Amino acid sequence: MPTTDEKYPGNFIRNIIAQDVAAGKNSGKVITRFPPEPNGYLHIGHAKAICLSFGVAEDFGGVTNLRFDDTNPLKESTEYTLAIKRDIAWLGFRWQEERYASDYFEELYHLAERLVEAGKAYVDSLGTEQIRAYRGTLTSPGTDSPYRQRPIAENLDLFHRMRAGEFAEGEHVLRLKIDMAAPNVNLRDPVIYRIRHVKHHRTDDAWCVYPMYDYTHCLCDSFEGITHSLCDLGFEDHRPLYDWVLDELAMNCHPRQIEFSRLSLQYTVMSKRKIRQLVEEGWVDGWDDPRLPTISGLRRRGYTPASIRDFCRRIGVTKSDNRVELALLQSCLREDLEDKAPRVMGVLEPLKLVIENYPEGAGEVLHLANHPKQEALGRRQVTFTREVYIEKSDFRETANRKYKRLVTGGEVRLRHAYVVKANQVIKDETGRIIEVHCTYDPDTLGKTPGDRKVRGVVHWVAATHGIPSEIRCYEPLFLIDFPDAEHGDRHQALLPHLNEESLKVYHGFVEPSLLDAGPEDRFQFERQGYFCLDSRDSSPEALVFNRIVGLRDSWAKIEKSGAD
RNA sequence: UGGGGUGUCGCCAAGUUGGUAAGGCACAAGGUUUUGAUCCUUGCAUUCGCAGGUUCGAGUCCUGCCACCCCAGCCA
Repeated sequence: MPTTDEKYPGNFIRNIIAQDVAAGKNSGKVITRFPPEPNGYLHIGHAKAICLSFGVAEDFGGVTNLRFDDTNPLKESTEYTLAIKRDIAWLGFRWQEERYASDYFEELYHLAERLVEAGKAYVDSLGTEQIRAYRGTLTSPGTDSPYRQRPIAENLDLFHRMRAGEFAEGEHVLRLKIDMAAPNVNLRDPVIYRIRHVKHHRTDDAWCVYPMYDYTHCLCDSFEGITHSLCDLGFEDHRPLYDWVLDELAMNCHPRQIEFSRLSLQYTVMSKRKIRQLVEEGWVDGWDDPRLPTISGLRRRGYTPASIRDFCRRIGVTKSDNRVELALLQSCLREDLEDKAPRVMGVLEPLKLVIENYPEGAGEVLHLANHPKQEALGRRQVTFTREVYIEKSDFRETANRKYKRLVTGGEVRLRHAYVVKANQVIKDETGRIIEVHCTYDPDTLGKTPGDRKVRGVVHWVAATHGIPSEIRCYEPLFLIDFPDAEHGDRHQALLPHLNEESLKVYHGFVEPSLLDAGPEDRFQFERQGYFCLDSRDSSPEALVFNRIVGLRDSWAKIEKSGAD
């Protein structure tokens, strides 16, 4: 039974399936499938589809098949199947069967022969251009191909010879014989087989005719006993074709196709073509660039599978166009990590603080809680010394009262340690601040001074103990809200909107406990955000961190409003 | 001039057979706080694309408009 959770919207597909189950359709079974084409990496839009198809099957005690839609050998490769499987598994889903459309090529071919024999399909020998011309337009009907009335025996012979490799690419195609005047252009005798003298990543050179999507997909669904075939709105006008093929072939299993709207997420692009362009033209670091909305990019960035699943549930499933704000995704990550991520301290832009009245060479080992509320996360040791780094932005020579951090002559709490007072600013000849000299109040470790109020708390890292680290912070790849919606030149439309500052690299310091960090570990750098080790570039000798997302920052809002 | 869809708060989204607008995100204002984080409290659609109609009563029914999205690959 589907779980009802107040926090998440139900959705119409789940309702339809619940009704089907209640009505005893398919003996009450639910079998779905996720059918990626192995021609690129999965992105968060696919995650939405994955969560839906796998999730709904699971809710009704059913299963989901993973089926690669590999009918176009020109674009597909094994590299992509591997990446896709890895991403789905990482998201936390397990498929029942791993199938390929190419597994069914023989069966598909025989069924096509039956269609020819039944006079429902014919070999057309028109060229690409002519087929297009004969198709008519959106508002005017098409014209029958001169080959449409070819005798069945001739069609069969030609189709056999197509398979036998007797023809060049483009010489003939097999088309369904439906209705060239159909208002739905998909029904104007769609091509279902074309000749391609290329090797397929699985069937190698066994075939030189390859079936097309509209013919293949519905039959594969049927072969596998799929009960509900969920896909995006783009296939809505293909449903009549989906049903036509299954009906004409009198298939026992006739899955129900249900369409829902694709996800579009703020500040990013959600099409394989565009993501591929960014990758291939080198605008990003690869399919797993942390700025990309690909699953592997999000993974490398540090997003958790749970946060992505949560996001997919929160956005719901409808047929309406949607434009989801990035803030929602970020909120899901913060919510997931708030209770789980150990707190540590790291400084992105170091400013040295010299505590003049603290003994030179001395060091105090502090045993700090890894989490303010989760005792189970344990403790760690951090050493406090005479010289520490704080964040450049946490010091100002002068500031108004709204600024709660360190100001010349003022006091601030060094997180988990002492209260210090800034006495003197040391600058270089260009006027740049080199270091700040302070004095500390020895009586403030673990206690608040009784005679005055210290309003600010800043994080720090001991200068002699800090581990130099590269810290990468990311901003959206695009400057505009929804680049996908931009029109114009198909190729160049995106580029003017690229954010050239989407990656900012800092060379800072982190506390030594981070030396033990593993690739899947995520931390909260206090007052900064959530971070993880970069799985590609980090090494024990040279740590590299990715900022997954910053903490909610109300100070930034105040500052931005110019109120400081 | 065709066909298929969608229109409920800034964003996402509930809204079974008409009965008097859930929730999340964002935002705002307070409180707690050795993270300007978290947490807690409060506020945030007299209105459901628009206009008519039916009805005691309509986001939910009818009619007519309007806006936006998708479709003319031998891609999926």
